[in-house]
Amino acid sequence: MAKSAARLKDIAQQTGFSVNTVSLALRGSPRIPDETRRQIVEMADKMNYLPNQVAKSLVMKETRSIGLVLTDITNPVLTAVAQAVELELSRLGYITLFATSNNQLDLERKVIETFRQRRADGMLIFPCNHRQIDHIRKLRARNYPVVLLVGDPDAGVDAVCMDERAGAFKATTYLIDSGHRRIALIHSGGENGNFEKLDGYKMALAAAGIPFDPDLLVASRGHDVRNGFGAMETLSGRTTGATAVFCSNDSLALGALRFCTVRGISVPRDLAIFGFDNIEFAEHAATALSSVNYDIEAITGLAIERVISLINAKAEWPAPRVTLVEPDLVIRESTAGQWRPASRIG
Amino acid sequence: MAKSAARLKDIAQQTGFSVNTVSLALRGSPRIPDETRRQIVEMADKMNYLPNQVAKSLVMKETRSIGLVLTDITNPVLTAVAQAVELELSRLGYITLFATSNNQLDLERKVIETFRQRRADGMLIFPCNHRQIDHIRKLRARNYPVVLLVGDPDAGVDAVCMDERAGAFKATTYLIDSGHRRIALIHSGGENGNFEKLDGYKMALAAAGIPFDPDLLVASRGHDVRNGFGAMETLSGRTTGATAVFCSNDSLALGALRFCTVRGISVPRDLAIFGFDNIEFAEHAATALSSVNYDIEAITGLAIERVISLINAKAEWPAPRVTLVEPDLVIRESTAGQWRPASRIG
DNA sequence: CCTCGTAGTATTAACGATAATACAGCACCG
DNA sequence: CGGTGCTGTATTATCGTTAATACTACGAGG
Repeated sequence: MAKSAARLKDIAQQTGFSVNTVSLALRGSPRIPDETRRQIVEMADKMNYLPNQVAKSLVMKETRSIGLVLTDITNPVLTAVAQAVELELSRLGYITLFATSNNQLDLERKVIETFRQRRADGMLIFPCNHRQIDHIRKLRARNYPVVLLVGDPDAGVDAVCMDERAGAFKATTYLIDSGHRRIALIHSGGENGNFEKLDGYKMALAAAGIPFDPDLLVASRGHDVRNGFGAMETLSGRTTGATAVFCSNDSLALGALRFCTVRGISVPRDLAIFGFDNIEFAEHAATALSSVNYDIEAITGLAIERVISLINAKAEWPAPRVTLVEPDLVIRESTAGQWRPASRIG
Repeated sequence: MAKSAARLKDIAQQTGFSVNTVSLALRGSPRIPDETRRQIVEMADKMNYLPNQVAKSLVMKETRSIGLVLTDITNPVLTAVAQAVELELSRLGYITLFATSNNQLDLERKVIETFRQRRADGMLIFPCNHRQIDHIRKLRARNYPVVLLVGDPDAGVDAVCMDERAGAFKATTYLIDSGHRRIALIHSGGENGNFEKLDGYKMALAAAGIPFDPDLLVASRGHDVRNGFGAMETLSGRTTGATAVFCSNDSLALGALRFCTVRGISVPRDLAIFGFDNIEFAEHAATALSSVNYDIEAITGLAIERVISLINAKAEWPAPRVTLVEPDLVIRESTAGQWRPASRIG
């Protein structure tokens, strides 16, 4: 903290008015006549006065800060979310407190506690596990404004999130409609109990009367480019006859694409690849990647709106509401054209 | 802010001790006997007490928060910096306040002011312009702990940053040593007065006795993949005989690489490409990219160390110190092999 | 037996702001 | 001419914590 910032008291002493008069003048109270205000404002400028937000927060019982808990900020989607949230909140006069849980439940608990200690007015949370959110439910029970950015409809906590099931369904259906019958799924969500994308994939197959083949399912160890490469390697080692691969995120898809480049598998001729999230690099990959678009602006916008409405809810505390945003597909080169039986991999 | 959090006063009332006794007990003062402490701690747990950091900050005159001003969090380097800073600061018991200046000087001023109002104990700043930092100098003059993450040695403000000149020198020299004589530079830093990389490039040429050719210099409009593609297009439209391209960041290099892919220019056979920053996607590009490594851990670690030492400096306020971290090269496929006169572009 | 130190606890004063209330002085009105 | 209301300002309380100081009881020492 700066050693010796000017306080209201200092301005009061210099101008000869009382602290309260100075405070009122600077806040534009109509009870202070223009001449008095002029003197005070002038002195405040001269002394480089900046109100102490800490003191203000204490008496006003609001910090105008909102905590954002991310699992991992290097994930391009979360980076973009962080950016969008910070931008919108600063527009609304809030500061954003960031913390990353690094996908560890105990760390998540700790950062939430830290935010609570700092009296963040509300929180936006990407829980590291959809199924273990008791500590978050407890927050809500104590009337703390919380909005999840990934959530179950039956979580009992407000949430605004992408309808991953619908996204996976749409993408898989698109591949089916393009003539594919043997569609692999490279999936990373398993460990945290995220089966929405798998569900959507299965539903699309079922809707088209295609039986689900476990051989076409590859569980990647993590969710970055390297894991995508490895998963694609695993897949190509099986005899599956896959003509398309749907990846549960774009980094995995880029890894799969790179594997194809290295092995001379032509995309989309030999293999179509569909990603998820539509990150910036998807568009600019060696072969531009088709992807399920994560509409970050829409989701963060709604989540912020919700958390602020909870903050402003005085007496009547509304029932939790889960908003699902249905994603659109972005079709690019990696899934171009109708697929006709020709070459296959594996 | 949560509607009804337990306060010291509430614990005091429940246990029958005074507020001060409760405070001392919870902070582990030796003056409180074990039995008293036990009762108080028990009650605190039962009431789910969490100290109010706002009140604490007010009286302790420190918020244990540090502001980080970034130009643009979607820049992968800055994302990684944000992550590293947040991680290290949280380890040290600080919270990180983020804000982005979006490369606008007035916004930068505004967010710095916001941090000052919130009494951040110190700030780490990526200034949007190396040359216009008067407002930051003024901060330091008021004994506010600030450390720049990009800086001039003569800025008069503490800074810890990558030696971009040395990095550019090293990369260009590497290309020269690989046999290249016609080395283009795709450069984005111009508008903000960042000429370090250009300088390093020119120094390397001069050291090798190669004359600088302005035709080989392409100023990109921005610094993302699209701009790299465009810049490469511009370059290939000139008759320059370039055999290598050094790009002032990896996104530009990825764009250049993509242009080559599209136009059938083989990398590195027809053209070597060297990037800058060594972002994650550089390694996983269609052709793995050689790059100047930005040692984020080292730089953020030193910067944090410095800002904290400034925070703890009581009376003696040390003279500003600029620390330059010399980067290493990461050589990958995109600059593989010695270059022999064969095909050229342009 | 009276002082003195000390252990345990309480009281009071900060921190820097806002909010509620109080109090002059003056104009207006019946 | 006394009350009433307004205008401009000051006083006081409050937010939840820490820090400095004050008190009380008790045991030890001269």
